[in-house]
Amino acid sequence: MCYKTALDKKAEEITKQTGRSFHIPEEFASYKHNDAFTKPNLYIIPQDAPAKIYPAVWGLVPDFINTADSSLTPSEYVNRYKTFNARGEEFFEKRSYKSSAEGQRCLILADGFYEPHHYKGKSQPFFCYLENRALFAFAGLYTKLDHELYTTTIVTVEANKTFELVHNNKKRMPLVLDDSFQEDWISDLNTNQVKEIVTSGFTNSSFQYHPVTNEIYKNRTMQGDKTQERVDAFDPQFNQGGLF
DNA sequence: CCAGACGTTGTT
DNA sequence: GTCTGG
DNA sequence: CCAGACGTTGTT
DNA sequence: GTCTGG
Repeated sequence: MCYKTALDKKAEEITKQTGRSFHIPEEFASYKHNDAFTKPNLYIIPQDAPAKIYPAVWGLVPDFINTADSSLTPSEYVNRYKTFNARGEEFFEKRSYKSSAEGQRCLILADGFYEPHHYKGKSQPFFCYLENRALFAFAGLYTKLDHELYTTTIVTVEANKTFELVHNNKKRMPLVLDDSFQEDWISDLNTNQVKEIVTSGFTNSSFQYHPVTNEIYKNRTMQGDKTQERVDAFDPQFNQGGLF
């Protein structure tokens, strides 16, 4: 993935911790399980309006698609190209991401995400979160279409030691920014400075994780506590004495 | 040069 | 709009 | 980018 | 080897 995320916090708490209020307070609803294929909103702090938190459709639509002569509508574009994640190593070379990487970066607020763990030909989702379910920020890119309609994508990088155990197939992970890099990410930077954060900006806080129900694979809009509750792991390495 | 693409990783 | 593929 | 071309003119 | 065509 990262194609599933969580932001299970009250608006007041998010405002208190980020120092930002919601641009459309009545629109925000917290969620425990948010699947990219349902094209939900994520909540972002964009570089061009960093004083507030805005809803942004998950699935980045480049500016050049939002024009009269484009052969694709924004919706068709996302369905076809699945721009839910942008590879940090390559986004400056990708037509869909280049201009966003250069000047339309954002923080994407979350307090959890899901990664698939493969064992004996099966996949089981693992819920990943910080100690005390702390709020964090993914590095993101965005575009702004008409009328403050934002679209966004989560930056991914090669998995670290922790996440290559969890996401043992593709060995990727979302770029969770260390607190010390959050404001930098949404400030004016040159290409090398952006690449430096992609390379070394991953959080120093340690992630926790545990297996959760496979029902979230069948039901993409599933909500409720069950989406995050620990279940038995298919892979016995994750069942020994509740180490995880 | 021009036509066509423009993306990443899921999950059965 | 800009890059890639043929 | 790669595959394929890569040339000129008479003459019965 | 280098240019052209697609």
